[in-house]
Amino acid sequence: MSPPGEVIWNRPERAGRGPAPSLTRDQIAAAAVRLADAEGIDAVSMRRLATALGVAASSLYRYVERKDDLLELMADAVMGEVEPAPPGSDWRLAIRTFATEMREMIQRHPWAAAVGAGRPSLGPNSLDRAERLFAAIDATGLDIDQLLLLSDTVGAFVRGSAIEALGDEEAWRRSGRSREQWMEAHRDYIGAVVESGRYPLLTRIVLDASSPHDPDRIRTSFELGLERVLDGFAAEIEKR
Amino acid sequence: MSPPGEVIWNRPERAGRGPAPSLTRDQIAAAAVRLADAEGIDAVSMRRLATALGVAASSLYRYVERKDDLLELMADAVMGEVEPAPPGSDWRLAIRTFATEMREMIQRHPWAAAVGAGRPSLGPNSLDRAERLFAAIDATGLDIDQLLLLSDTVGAFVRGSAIEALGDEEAWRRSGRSREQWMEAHRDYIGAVVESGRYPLLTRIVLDASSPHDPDRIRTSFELGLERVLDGFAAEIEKR
DNA sequence: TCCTTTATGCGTACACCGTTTGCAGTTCAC
DNA sequence: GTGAACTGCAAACGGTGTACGCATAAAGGA
Repeated sequence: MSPPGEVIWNRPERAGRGPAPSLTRDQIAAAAVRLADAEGIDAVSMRRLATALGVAASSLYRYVERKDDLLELMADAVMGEVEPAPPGSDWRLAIRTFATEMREMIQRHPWAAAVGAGRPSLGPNSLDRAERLFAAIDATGLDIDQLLLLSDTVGAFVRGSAIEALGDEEAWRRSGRSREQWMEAHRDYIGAVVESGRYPLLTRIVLDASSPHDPDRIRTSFELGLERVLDGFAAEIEKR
Repeated sequence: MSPPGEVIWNRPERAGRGPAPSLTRDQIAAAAVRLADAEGIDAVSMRRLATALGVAASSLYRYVERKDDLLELMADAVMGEVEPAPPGSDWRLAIRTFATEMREMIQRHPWAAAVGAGRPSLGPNSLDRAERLFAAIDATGLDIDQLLLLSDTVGAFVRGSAIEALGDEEAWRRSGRSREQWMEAHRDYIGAVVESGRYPLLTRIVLDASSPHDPDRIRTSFELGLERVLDGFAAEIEKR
């Protein structure tokens, strides 16, 4: 194995010398993704993953230096699912495609939002998607600073939206209580907040929004918000 | 104590009957915040927090139903640090104040970004700040749907930026290795990525940006991006 | 060909984690 | 004054990430 303290992507999968490893990185990542999808990210422990793969827990450490490396593998694996826009697309279409693909990916793998947080994305799939996004923006003729600003801003919006979209769904999972109990407790509390009269606008929002947690409402809010963000850059771009 | 399965904010701090509790919620939250600031969120275990407070670990469960409730207390406590804009401020100023205050708060308490993720913010401080933000937007005359869209979009941008800003800083903390080792390993890897020639734009960014992780660069990127987001809504707002 | 080198896989152990339970002791309402 | 309600705590349970040492297997150089 390569010297310790290495970035995992810099480490050869197969060492030259000893017996052949019985697993591949892809197998490990895929099994971990399946486990996280089915039972939540907390279910992904080294022991449970090892069991799912039919090996001992300590064996996983031949493939991964720490659990954090495993999470990095997972994050990059699902990044491979986001379909790039056809090359040569209009900048708005390219960014829109990236953003919505990203959103849909996180919807399929809700844990990915939290796992990707506070971790530089350096895996091959992440780098590839980033490069494609840069290319689409570069085609507008923006200089490198503006390019970075646009991609950072869109990235922040997408990440932030994804995390807010997790919202209650993940909260009750963590709470360990039944969904029914959780919802009832929160309904009661929101009711008390509304009746306190101290939050008039919040009250209007709660009462107006027929179903504030309707996934469709969240999606359209994402799409509309994204268009506004793009609007904010359009002036700068279209004047060149 | 109130029936189990309750939202923590709906639970009275002091029960009527027995001996007086020796701690307050504020004391607990403050100690937890101090611990997280000093040693990272992972250092906030029920045992360590209890020790810091001079009580037994199991005693904390008299104040908090589960650790998740403790995190909720922490998230709301630091939310109390974000200073609201003076009432009657221009909408742009109000939103800008909220966003930068939020950003600075998260800079002081980096763990807050992750803790707030995927958790509805229902504590008194969070509700108060949300209400104030709504009020500032409401003053523009936007209808309730647009109001919600704007606040959601700004919220997503702020959250997302905060999380991206954590970036490497938290990554090496988690890695368990020395900062020097971590930085060197990553420098090597980035070098390899650049030299691969497969990522020309990423390469230009790496080479151009004199110090891509300069906190000042991150701050101005945040501020500029925010202005663009506000630009995106300005047309709609100013035409009324 | 053999033998040294270098891997792999695994059993075991360590220190810690969140949480539950039962019990002794304190305080308030009646 | 007495019983109900509450507090604080020690101990325990099942889980976690990870380090270590050993037997075994494959490859490279002699």
